[in-house]
Amino acid sequence: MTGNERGEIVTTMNDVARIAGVSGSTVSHVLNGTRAVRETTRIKVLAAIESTGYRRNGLARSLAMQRTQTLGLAISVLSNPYFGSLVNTIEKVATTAGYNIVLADTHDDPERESRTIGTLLDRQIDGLILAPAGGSHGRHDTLEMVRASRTPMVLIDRFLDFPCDQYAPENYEPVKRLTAHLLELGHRKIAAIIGARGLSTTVERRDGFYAAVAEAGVERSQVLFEEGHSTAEGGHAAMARLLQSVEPPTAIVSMNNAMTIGVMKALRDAGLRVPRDVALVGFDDFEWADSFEPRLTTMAQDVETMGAEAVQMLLDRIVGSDAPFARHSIAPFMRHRNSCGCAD
Amino acid sequence: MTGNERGEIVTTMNDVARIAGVSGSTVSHVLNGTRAVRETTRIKVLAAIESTGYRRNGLARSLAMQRTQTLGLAISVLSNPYFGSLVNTIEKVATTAGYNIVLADTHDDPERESRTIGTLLDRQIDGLILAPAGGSHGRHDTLEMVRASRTPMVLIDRFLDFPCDQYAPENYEPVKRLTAHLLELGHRKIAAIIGARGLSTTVERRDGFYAAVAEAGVERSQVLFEEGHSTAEGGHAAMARLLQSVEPPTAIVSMNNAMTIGVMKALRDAGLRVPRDVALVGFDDFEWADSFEPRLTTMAQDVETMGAEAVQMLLDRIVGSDAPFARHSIAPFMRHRNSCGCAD
DNA sequence: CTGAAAGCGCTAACAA
DNA sequence: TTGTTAGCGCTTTCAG
Repeated sequence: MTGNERGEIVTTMNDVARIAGVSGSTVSHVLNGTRAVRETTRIKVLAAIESTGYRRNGLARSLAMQRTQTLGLAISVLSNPYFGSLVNTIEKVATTAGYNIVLADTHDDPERESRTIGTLLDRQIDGLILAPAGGSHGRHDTLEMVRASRTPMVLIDRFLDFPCDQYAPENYEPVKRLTAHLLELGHRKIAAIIGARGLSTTVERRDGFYAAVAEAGVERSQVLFEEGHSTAEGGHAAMARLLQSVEPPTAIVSMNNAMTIGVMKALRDAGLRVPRDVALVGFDDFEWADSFEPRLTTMAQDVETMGAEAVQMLLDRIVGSDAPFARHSIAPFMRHRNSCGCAD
Repeated sequence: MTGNERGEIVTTMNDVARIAGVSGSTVSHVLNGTRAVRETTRIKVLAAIESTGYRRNGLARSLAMQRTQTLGLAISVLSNPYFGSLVNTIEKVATTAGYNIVLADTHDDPERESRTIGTLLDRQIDGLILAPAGGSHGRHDTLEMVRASRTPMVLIDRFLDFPCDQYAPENYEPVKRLTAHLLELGHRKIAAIIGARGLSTTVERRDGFYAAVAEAGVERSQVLFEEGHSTAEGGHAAMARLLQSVEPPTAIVSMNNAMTIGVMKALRDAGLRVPRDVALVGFDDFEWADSFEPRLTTMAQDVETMGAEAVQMLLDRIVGSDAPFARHSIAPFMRHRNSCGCAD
């Protein structure tokens, strides 16, 4: 609904058409460049549009075209430490390809995930990027729902046992390497702070930790672990519990970004210094990690690559790619600094 | 398009109606609860929906209802350090009220802002939350466009001279207070690292800085300032330039989050320690600021409040509030730690 | 308590 | 080169 300078109310393409003295279909074709139009009438149409300030109704367009040029992005905002850069790259690639992003927060809860993705599907998104919620225990109702709607989908951040494209970081090897580093430095009383249950990520990182410990021949009884639920508060509590042990650990592996913050806070609350009193390494990097003390030794994920490639894969599916589904692992890289106890 | 177990293709409400042996309008009313329906026919309809896995087409619904239940959120992802928590609270409030969020990145560029908001309007969003791009030099084409579309809008993060609702942090007083603190500690050779040009934020923070300096009776010649363009790289470069001065500053006020990171990095690159060699205070807080050294003394913005109230205001406008436009200042609070040079 | 039918504003096949 | 017209799938008035 737009008024022009003569006070008329111009709402639709047909209004523009009438003013330009042509048919609605001609206006449509001018706007979309979908068929040849005589230059003089093109001018007339453009003039009418210009003078009325007409904007086309994308809803009607989408309904008619069966295409919305919209991608759904469903992710747990809170539990994803990389939320910002992830959204940033995804938005960038999507925009370049002419797509908009509708955001939805799964809150890492299967029930909310299902509801929220339901509304995305109702909105007729052309494709979906999903960081699946944990805790669904093998039932994939949400994913089945997406499949039933025939909406192209790619999973990010966590692998799931479901036939679709998936992009997630490698976890096992990197954590094993991180842990081995602590072991090589002589630590034996070592602890892992693991993430939320039900995430493939959590399992793989925990397994990497135990693999390193086993290879080093450390007795299982020396090894501790606590659940940090993938949040800063959880990490804080987990570390606090570890400090209650009769023989607290001398080295910690924190399995994600948020928990690492919590762990540091708990350590500081207890008056302990890193790495002097306790060594600490963590999965996920921080932009500021090089500038503040302790400078954390981490495994940095390449979220940018993950996000960009996931969108690209999705766009390919949308235009009809029928390549077999693939799981892509993105390899993190180690940022060796001083929180592990190594000199600068 | 959904297939049921008998292999039929069920697409529309009318398909469901046919299967249930009722009219399309009845199905609609069952789905929306918009008129009384005999219980037995309600059951029939629900059964038909259930058995076919029918989902309604929200696009068609929106077109018919002239309402999309969608809010646009346009913001510069990169230049907003609080992007994550802002999106998080906005999404939360919006979802609770039954709205979805479509995201757009302005890249802090008037031209891109205009394009991107154009597509949001075309999509018939019910309302818009916008962090206006800087550098538009008094021309408000984008805002005029939004107004012409009669789409309710609220501005966040930065005030603009335009008649609409606005929420932004207080800048002048808080920066003045931050600067005064440094002055009280005896610093005279003091420098400000200011943000991107064209932002009201930048101007107000700079003015707060100068006001404090003036009140303390410090000669203007003692005072330095550099532009950090609101980014980490910019802050890094600005600090590096400052260190080239014949007489480098002994205290720094960094005007945002990202620049503070850059400043710290530059200081570290130069082998300088905070606060031993240089005192540093910054606008914007960090979640981890309490756990790493130096622990930054900052002015923490209350983005949560800003986001939540902005959405609420927008929702009010959508349902027709005609209260006069208002500008709301959100007061930051000081986090006094040790980077300013004060003991713990 | 229910159905028929007229839109919502656009696209695209078909005809001219 | 252009116009007519039949949808896209839903909501909602108006009749019954």
